[in-house]
Amino acid sequence: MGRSKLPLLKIESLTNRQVTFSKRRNGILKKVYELSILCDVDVAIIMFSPSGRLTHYSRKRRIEDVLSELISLPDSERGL
Amino acid sequence: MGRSKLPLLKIESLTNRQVTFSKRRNGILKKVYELSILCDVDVAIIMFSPSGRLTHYSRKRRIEDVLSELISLPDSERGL
DNA sequence: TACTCTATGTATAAATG
DNA sequence: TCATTTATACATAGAGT
Repeated sequence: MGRSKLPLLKIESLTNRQVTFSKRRNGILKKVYELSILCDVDVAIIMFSPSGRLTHYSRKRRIEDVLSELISLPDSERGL
Repeated sequence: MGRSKLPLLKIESLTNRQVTFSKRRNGILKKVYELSILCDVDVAIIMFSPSGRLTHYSRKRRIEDVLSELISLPDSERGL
């Protein structure tokens, strides 16, 4: 998208990788927020940036609670 | 998007909510996958569907390991 | 219920400030 | 670096099967 199509490969330039991370992180967070509202569901997302910084988001519940629920499920009910 | 713009409100029809969830979940998973490759980062995402089913994804590491790292961080380093 | 189609809205790569 | 612009690619709402 944008002016040219990006191949699905690690972006070699650190600068470009950080710029792309920042833009796409924001896009994903927006989509996650919309999904949680439109469908009234819990979504939790955790992202580590190229420099190791953390971003996480969870709308309805504390992220630890979502994670606890996940970890407590048997493998067969963990979906994908 | 699509033929008309959706207002950012809970979709009242259960059928439409499930259809929208399914489409958007796939879109978000694709974006998360692309981000993890392009920027070579860890991303973990957990979603509960309108009917309570779970979808989660984490590319580089087991999701439990990503979550453990998050939980172990002090609040001041947890980002967003 | 789960496809496909496609018009339309959105995200974003690269350029620019 | 960081914000804005804009051309282009992508996602998706609703319709049709």
